[in-house]
Amino acid sequence: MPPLPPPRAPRRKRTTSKRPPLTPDAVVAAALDVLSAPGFAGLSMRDVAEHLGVGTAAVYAQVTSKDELLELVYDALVGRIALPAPDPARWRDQVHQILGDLVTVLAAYPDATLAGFGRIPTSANILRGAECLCALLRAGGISDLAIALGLDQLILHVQACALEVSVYQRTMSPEELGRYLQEVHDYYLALPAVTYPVLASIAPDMIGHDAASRFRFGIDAILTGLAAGPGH
Amino acid sequence: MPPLPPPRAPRRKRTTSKRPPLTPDAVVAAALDVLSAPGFAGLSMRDVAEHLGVGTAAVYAQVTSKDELLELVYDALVGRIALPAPDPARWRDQVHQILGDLVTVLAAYPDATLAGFGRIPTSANILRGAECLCALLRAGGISDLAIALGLDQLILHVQACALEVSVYQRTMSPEELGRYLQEVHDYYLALPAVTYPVLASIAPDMIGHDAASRFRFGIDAILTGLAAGPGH
DNA sequence: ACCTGAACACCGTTCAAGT
DNA sequence: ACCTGAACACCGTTCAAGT
Repeated sequence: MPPLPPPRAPRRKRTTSKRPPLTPDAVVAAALDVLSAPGFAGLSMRDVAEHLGVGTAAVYAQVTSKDELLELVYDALVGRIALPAPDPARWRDQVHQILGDLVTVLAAYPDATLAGFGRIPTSANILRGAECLCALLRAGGISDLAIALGLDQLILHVQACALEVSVYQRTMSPEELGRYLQEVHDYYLALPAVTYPVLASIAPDMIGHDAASRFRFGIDAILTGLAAGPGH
Repeated sequence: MPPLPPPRAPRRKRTTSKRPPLTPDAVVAAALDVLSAPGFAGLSMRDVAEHLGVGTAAVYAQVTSKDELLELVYDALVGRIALPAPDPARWRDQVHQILGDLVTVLAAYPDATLAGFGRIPTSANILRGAECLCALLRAGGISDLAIALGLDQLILHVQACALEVSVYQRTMSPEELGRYLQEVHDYYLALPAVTYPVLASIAPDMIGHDAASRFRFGIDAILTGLAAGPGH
């Protein structure tokens, strides 16, 4: 027979009381936690469930598949990046800022980045981001047709760069990366000029540009091309 | 007691004679076969082994990991694309040709495409392809520095487009894709102009451009940007 | 209604043991 | 030397059954 609680003593809620029901947002938050864990290698639905203290099947009551979860994660990630008010005088820098932030965020979550391919965004955060980017391009004098065609290409490019950076970050330390790049550079320098004349001759120009500055250069090239308009 | 073979009768080689030893090339060929099978969804080392009629562990005697195998597959795929002799009068079309072929090939093998991120190529076919591409860019009057910085960006862009196309190809039929794009277009057209003024206003410009023409536009933009040189 | 346990049909990779 | 069998430690997803 359990003792009755003393009169007027505050009755603690049973900590084993029914947990609040799961929600898709809670699942997304758990996925972000799991993906941010140091040394992670790919999201697993089981890990998400464990993080929530719940059976795996319970997760499937909130999201229909891992792929859908990763799409939601992608949207949440875009929600983290700051969207500036377009300033025609600084539009180009603003584009670099916003896309640079996007690369940084996506590079930390390659699984989510992968889920972004082949899906045209309709979720709130991504739409807001796209609107901002379009406004910046228009502020830069780029034609509506070039924006309509180029928006997609710009995002694809960002995603590709994010995947590239993510591989570097996951598979090697900054020192290892430096050594690797040095090795590759030496290899290109030593290429036989008979079979690879151009490749060998541009090798000296390859050194000294990190991923960030090559990315900046790539985005700049696309922006210049968009400004030139469709039909070269 | 088995009967002796009749005198002078040709002795058939036992069909169960020792198979020729496995080679990395044989493994790559098997991987390409498996990946080309209709309705495939991701390469598995077990499938490769089965295709070779061999235990799974035997594959690991030829390639150290699935990732290495996919890198070899990538190189083999690049070996399939035709490399034109650079003609300064047609360099731009030649670049479109070669990169268009690359997208087509890679889109059919997304697993291999993924293995291309974060790895600077040193294999024969890819080096040959890179040399050709560099020669074309130089024939187009693009500076060595812009080539050194832009080559990487161009390839990343191609890989991103290939991934995009691969998702469309794998998850829907051409008719389904058409319907999907129509739906998305309608969705963008109906976007509230208060929150998404630019996005809503460019929606009409979004229709009527398939992945191939958007890709061509993107590559064109990059080429124009590279020709403008580094430092916008 | 919401969740658990357990299963189904897979993975990449390794390793002792065979021939 | 080259390969097999079998295991280890995982996956995404489903579904009957519990509360």
